[in-house]
Amino acid sequence: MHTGDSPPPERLRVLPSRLTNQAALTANRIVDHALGQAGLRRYHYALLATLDESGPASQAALGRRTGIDRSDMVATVNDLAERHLVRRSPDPDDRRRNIITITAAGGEQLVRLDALLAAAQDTFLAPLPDDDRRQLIDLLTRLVDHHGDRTARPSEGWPGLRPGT
Amino acid sequence: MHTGDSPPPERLRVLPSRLTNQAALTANRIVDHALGQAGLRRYHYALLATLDESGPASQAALGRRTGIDRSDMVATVNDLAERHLVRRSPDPDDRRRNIITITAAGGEQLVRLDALLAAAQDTFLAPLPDDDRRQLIDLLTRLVDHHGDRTARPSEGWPGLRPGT
DNA sequence: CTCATCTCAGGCTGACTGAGATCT
DNA sequence: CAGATCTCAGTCGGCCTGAGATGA
Repeated sequence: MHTGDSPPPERLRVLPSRLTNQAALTANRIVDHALGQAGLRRYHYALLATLDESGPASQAALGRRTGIDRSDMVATVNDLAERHLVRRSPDPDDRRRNIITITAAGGEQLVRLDALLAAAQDTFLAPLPDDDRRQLIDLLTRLVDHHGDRTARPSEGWPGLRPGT
Repeated sequence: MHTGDSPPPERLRVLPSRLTNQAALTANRIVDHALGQAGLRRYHYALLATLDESGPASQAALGRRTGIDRSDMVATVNDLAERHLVRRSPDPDDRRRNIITITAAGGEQLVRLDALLAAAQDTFLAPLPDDDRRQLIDLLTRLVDHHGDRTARPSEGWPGLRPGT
């Protein structure tokens, strides 16, 4: 397990996509561990936080806001409804829709999750002073915003170098 | 599809772990698409690049260098061996080991992969000028190095806030 | 009719674990 | 004996698709 030996080759070590991925792996491990202490996962937090901040909404709308797929949204709402952290009720104005509402218990749980998550962020960013943390957030935000639509298809006008180039 | 509406709530939007993860998703999508043009994936590239840079090695050593799990390493070597991009031969000095060697065809394929990958990095980092790219690489490197051991267990001295805190 | 919404039933990949056989 | 190496079998979560039922 001591992976201290044999560092990865330079080509991999400085590859931005790989660095980003490694950092994300670390971040996810830390966050999962933190949220796990409350028996929940990232999807659950994203949903609760979105409900708390933007108010009740349909599953489709929540999916758009959180980036959670419609299919996983069903399961996530199921999970949270079972634990009585959210309520699922039909929309009287549009009977296709479920209105998802955060419950009081959900709100309380969210306070705990926020604390767990804040500690996790701090663990993740431990080696960086505040200035650098801001820098990182800024850079990543610009990247994410630029590649905006997560469902963008890699079809039109995308680089990539054809086999015969 | 048009995910342009309903931005994610602020709490999620600026959460470093989530930003990192979103950026990694984007990066992986771009890289997968690029390597896919050669019919290979990230693990394959990591293995070939490591072999090219550090020379023949056992699967365990390669696993340590690339961060690929022992189990996935078996499959990755199988894939590449089938395509004759690497060779698997027993180590005469330690009969538990397989020595993995990159073939001439593997070396040629790697040249192509490097080109595909360079284009992918550029697509990923498109919104950032060179200075910012360096900044980003620096920051991520510090994060990744700090959390060094990918197999580090979240057991010892780890923050996380107990249920009763 | 078209379109949106919710749901179910899956697929696929990457990360990971357990366990057994073999060897040092 | 302990410990490393390779392999197989299988879990799990995240991301994604297709298709059906209902309703706007």
